[in-house]
Amino acid sequence: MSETKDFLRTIVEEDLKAGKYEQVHTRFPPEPNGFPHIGHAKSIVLNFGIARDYEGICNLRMDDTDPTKEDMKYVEALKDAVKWLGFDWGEKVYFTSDYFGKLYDYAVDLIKMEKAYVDSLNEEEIREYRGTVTEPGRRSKYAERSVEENLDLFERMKNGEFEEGAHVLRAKIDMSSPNMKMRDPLLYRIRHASHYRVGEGWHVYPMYDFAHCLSDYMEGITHSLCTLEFENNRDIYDWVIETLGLEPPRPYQYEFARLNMNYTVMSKRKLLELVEGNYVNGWDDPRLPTIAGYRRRGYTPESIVTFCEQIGVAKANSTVDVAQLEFCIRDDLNTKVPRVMCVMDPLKVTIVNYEGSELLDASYYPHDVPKEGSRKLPFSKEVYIDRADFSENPPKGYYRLTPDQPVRLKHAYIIACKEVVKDEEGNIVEIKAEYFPDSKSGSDTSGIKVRSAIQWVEVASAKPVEVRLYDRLFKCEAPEGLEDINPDSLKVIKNALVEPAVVDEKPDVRFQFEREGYFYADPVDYRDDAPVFNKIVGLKDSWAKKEKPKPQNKPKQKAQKPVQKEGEVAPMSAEEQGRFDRFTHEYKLNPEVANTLARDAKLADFFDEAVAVYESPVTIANIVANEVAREFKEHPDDALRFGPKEVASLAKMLDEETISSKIAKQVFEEMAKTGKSPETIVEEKDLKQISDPVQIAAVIDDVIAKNPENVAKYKEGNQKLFGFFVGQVLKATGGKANPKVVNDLVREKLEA
RNA sequence: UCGGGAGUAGUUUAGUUGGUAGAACGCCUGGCUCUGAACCAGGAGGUCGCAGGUUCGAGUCCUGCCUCCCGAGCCA
Repeated sequence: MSETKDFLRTIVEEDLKAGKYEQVHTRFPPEPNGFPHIGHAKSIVLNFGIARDYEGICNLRMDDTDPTKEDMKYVEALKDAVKWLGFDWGEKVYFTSDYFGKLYDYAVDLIKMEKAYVDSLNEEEIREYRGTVTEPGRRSKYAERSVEENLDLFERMKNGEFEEGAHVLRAKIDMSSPNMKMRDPLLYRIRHASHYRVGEGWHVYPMYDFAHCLSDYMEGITHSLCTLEFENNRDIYDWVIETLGLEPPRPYQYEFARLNMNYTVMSKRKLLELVEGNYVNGWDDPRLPTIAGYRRRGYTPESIVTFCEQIGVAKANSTVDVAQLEFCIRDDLNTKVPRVMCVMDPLKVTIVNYEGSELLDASYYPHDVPKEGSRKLPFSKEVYIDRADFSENPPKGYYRLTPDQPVRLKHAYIIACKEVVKDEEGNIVEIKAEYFPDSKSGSDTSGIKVRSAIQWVEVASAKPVEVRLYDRLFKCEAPEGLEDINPDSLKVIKNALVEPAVVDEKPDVRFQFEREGYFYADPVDYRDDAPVFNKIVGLKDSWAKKEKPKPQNKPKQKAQKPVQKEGEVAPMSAEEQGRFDRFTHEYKLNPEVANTLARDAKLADFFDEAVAVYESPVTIANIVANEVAREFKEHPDDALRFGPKEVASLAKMLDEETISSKIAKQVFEEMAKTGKSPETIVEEKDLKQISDPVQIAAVIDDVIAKNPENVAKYKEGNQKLFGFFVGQVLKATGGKANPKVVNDLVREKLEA
């Protein structure tokens, strides 16, 4: 269960609590027309996760209504992805194509209800007739066809009697709807194509908007979760279900933001471009954000699931930092995989004072990982260390081997550099070193303190391996296209050297190569005689950060107030202006409130009527412009359960200080809900204001006594806590205490 | 231009009758360490898109505005 509830889980929980459904039923409905990526993972984790959290069901459904795009290989890839992530779709995989028969029957029903018609306009005409976002469309003359004719035409469409494009079936909704999607949306189109599953039988195929809602309904889906771009389609979703008069319970659609991540691309088109242009090596290239790519790279399903849970679900478009994903995989692997040593860029070290050889005990796990396991590490006179771990002229703060600074060979001895051997060109080719016999790991009595312990391999026993170092596929955060590809996204090291246990013992398929990162035995290319390891992710490296400080984010010029353009406010009509003048002059209303009232005839009338009952224009105006306005807004179609008269008496109580403004809001809400008069509500709930200082003081004393830390903090200068105390006192009195009195007394007592 | 959505630390987000703006990642310090990792402790970082209004008190309520996303496929 995720730590904080997202808005969808909140909805599910409320629906369940309200008894709207017996059990939650979600679905993950991809179209099998491409390889799933981490964005799909978000949807999978969401849908299956909700089912799991609320003991419901989640279907896996292939939304395969376009015969020209879909393929069985994608179905398999999708199934693999879901399974790999650890979710179970139960008995069977669902296919929209299994519903073609039923869907057809529903379409016939719609025709019989005169809610659908066969349109014979061509594609261009349909577009033209649809209008634009600002102009209404107009209906095709074919919309007037009789039910019989429509039925006949539709059946013949199905039977393949017409050319593609000759006719379509459309819903008869509203060609002037402000929502373009509702301008008689297409329900069926003719396609003389072979469907990858159902074959040749059909010549008409349902559109998404018709098939999806009905598939959801037929499967008993309760919450149909999709991405934001379908917001406009929700109206059709509801229209189809309502028009068909389907028996409840019915599904409802909710939308959430799809996943975006920096330094990568997620769109099908761009991914395809990368694969087909051979910028990467296939759909499972470890640099790709595809499930297959992450899998091949060595990411664990657990880390992906955790990531999806961490980023949450909301409706704001956003781009997640890939660092969050990297954290998840490091965090997961840290407690799971054995540590071994690998030297990427070997530099020979000869330990001049060491003779013979020995096998050293070396644990696979560091002290803080509660796992057992170790191997024998061969050690002798000649070893390799990484070039980066020796420096002849070390920068400040360098911890590793230098001519003056000894270093420990991890699990072995401390060595000190005695001589640097170079070739004619001055390149370092070998280090001659001495070791300290009493510094052996585990029984060190040398007393020598070193800053660092570095990885190494013994020359005689080291095994060559290929290591593939993967970096971000794109060099910028928001890549647009191929031009943003990072030329160094893959670096292959053909002859890295690992300690023998890695390939002889094979304690795991994933390792941490100490001080380098996490690596995975490539599932495709790895062979015993030619091992290949993929870099999953590097270790955090604060030294590298210090060494190569990023190109300083330009001297942040404190984003000097982005002077916001003020938009134009619509001018008032003569009538509105007249009201405005009357309100400001006659009633002395504040111009802001007068403006709100004047521009809304309903509010203005309401206000006038209330003032006629009780002449306190300012108080009434405030209530009308704020509270009443909200009621109108929230219930645009319903009649209000209260009228100007009630508002007038509420204003009266406020003016006479019978109740506080805080309580007035409460009374108003109750009034709006039940229609009772304010007097009755105040009477029934005993909401009269408490202004007696003695009574209030007692409450304050109590609050102060109960919150000594906050009192101290306040006295130290945390002014913001003042509101806390006032709030506590008000809470204790059920909101009835006179806030002005409370404020004065709290200040007095706290300052005392 | 019309309709629908969305704006809270660098990033992703929580914020439930208006009452101390929290978390995770990232960043910075320090400690510990036979991984410059992990771990532990601490810190910086927020004009809650902007401007008004209501209120003793607004991220939360009201009004106006700004910015971004989606929408005129016989794709999904």
